[in-house]
Amino acid sequence: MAAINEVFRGECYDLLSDTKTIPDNYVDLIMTSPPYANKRVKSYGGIPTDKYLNWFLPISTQLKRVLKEDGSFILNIKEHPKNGERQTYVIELILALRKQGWFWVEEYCWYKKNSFPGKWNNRFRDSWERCLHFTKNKSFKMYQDEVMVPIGDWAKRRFKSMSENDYIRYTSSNQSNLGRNVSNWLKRQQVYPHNVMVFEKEHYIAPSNVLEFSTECSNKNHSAAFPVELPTWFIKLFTKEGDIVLDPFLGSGTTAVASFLLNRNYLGIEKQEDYYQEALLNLQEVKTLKKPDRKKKSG
Amino acid sequence: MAAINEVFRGECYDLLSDTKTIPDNYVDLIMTSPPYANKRVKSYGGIPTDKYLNWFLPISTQLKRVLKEDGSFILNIKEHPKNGERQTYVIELILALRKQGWFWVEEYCWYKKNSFPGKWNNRFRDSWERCLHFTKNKSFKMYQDEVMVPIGDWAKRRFKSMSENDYIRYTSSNQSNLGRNVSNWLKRQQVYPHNVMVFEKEHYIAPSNVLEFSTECSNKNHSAAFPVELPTWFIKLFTKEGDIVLDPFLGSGTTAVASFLLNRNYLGIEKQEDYYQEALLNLQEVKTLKKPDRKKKSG
DNA sequence: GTTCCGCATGAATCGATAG
DNA sequence: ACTATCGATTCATGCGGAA
Repeated sequence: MAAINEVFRGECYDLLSDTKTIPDNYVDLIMTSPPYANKRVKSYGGIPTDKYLNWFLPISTQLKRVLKEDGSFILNIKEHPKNGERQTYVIELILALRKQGWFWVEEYCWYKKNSFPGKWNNRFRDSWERCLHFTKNKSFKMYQDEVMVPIGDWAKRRFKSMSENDYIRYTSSNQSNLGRNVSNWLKRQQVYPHNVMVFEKEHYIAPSNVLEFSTECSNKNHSAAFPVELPTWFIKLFTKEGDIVLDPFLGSGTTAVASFLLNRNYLGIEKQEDYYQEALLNLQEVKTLKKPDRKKKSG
Repeated sequence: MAAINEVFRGECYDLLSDTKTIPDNYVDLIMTSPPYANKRVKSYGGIPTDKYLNWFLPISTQLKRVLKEDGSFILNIKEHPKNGERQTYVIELILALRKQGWFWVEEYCWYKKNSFPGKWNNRFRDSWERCLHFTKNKSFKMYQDEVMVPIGDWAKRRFKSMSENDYIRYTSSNQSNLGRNVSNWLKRQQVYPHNVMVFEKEHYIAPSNVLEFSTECSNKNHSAAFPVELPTWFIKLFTKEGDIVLDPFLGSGTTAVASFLLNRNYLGIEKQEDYYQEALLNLQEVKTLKKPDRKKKSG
C-alpha cells in the first residue's frame, strides 16, 4: 500500500524503486539536500566526484517517476573547492538532469549570512548555495501568494537611490497598480515616518530568487543541513495542505518536520541509523508540541 | 606600441588579436560583462544561444594570451529564461573555459537587492548574477585587505539583541579604542541617526562571496550593465595602483571609469558607436572632476 | 530571575607533512 | 607523483556556569 507520513531507513534507490510503496505520480514536492561529493564520508561513504552523476542519475529517474506531473523538485547543493578550483560536478549534473527529461526552471540562491568562517589566500567564505528548481513540465503548481513579503523591505533599499518621480515614471510604464501603490505608500511614509505600517494585501510583493536564511547553529541538539525555514519556504510555494512532500535524503528530518507543521504529508528516506533515529525523534517532538494547539483550535 | 589608457572602437576579437597593441601577459585584470545570448541585438546582433560558445571561445583565447600569469578574469553574466527554463549556455561556457585551460577559482554571487519587483506565473524576479572568477594558474594576486568590511554588519545585526555594555565588552577585549568609539557612536546615532561609523583596521573582516550592490538607477542615458561599485570591488581586490585593467565589452565605460578613479590604467573595447561615444564622455567627465581634487591635495 | 562571560563547534579550506 | 591526515585559521551563535 502507498506510504504516507512515514520515514524509511535504507538505500534511497532501493526504496524509491518500490512502486507499491511509492506509486507513480504520487508526490507533489521533492525537497532535498543530497550528500555532496566527498562530504559526509561517515554516513554516505563520501561519493567520489567522478562517480557522482552515475550515483545520482538512477535516483533522479525514480524521483521523476514518483513526482506528479505538476510537481516540483528542489535540489539544494553546492560544489566545494578542490585544488583551488570549484568542482564542476554540480553544473554537469544540471546538464545531465535536463538530458534525463527534467525541466530546469530556476536556480534560487540561498544566501547564508552566517556562513562558516574562514579566510584564505585565494578565496572568501562561501555564503551561498544553489537551490535548483526542476519540474517535469513547463507548467506546474506555484502558489506565489503564500510567500509574499511586505513591500517595505524592498522600498527601503530602493529609497536611498531613487526619487519618488523615478518610481512613478518607472512603475506607471508597466500598466499596473504597483506604481500608484508605491507612490501612495511613499507619501504616507514621508508624512508619518514613525508609523508602523499595516500592510494590506496589495502592499505585499513577490520575493526574489535570492533567499536569506541563516544556517542553524551548531549548538542545537539536532544539527541539520539546512534550517527549517528553507523547506518551509518551498513547501508553502509549491504545495497546498494535504499534499505530499518527499525528502529522499532526510537527514535529521527537517523537511518532514516542516511538512508536518504546515499540515502537509511527508515521506522521508534516510540511510544512516543515527540520522534516522534523530529524524524520528524530531518528528515526535513537533507532534507532541503541536497537539495542544490543535485542541485549542477545534475545541 | 602597446596601448594604455585607451578605448578602442571595433570588433573585440580583431583588436584583441593585435599583439602589438595588446602584448602577451600585459593586463592584470579583465573585468567584463559580455552581451548575453539573444540580448543587445542592436550592437552585437544578439548572439544566438547555440552559437554563443563558438563566438566566445576565440575571444577568451585572446584574453588568456593578454592576461598576466598572476592576473584574474571576472566574467559577469546571467542566463535568461527561455521557454520557461534557464538557458544552459553559461554553465556550458564554464566547462568550455576550463577545457581551454582556464582555472575556475570561484563563482561570486552579485546580489542585486533593489531589483524592481516583477511577477510571472512560474518565477520570481531575478535578483542575482554570476561573477565567475577565472585565472591562468592556481596562485594569483589577491589583495584582500583592500575590500575588508566592518565586523559583520555589526551595528545593524547586533543592535537589537546586544546592550551597549555588550558592545564595549566585545570590542574592548582586543585592546583598542573601538569600545569607546562605539559607545560614542551609539550616542551619536540617537542624536544624528544618519552618522556613519568609522571602524578601525582591526575590526574589519573579509567579505564573503556574496556581493550586495544595488543596480544603477534609470536616470542615466544608457543603463549600465553593472554599477560602478562592482568593477571597483574587483579592481581593488585583484590589482594595485598602476596596474592595467581591460574590459573587452566596455559598454558605457563603467570599468574604465572605475579603473581611472582608482589610479589604475584602463583599456577598453566597444563595438557600437553610441556606447563608444558615451564611454569617452563618461571618462572625460570623471577626469575633469578628479583633476581639481588632485590640485588641492598637491598644492 | 537576569545579565554577563567563557567556550565549544559547524556540509570550511589550505598548506604542510606523512605514507 | 599520488592520496590521506592534521593543524591553524575563522566568526556567528547558543549553552551553561558565574556574578
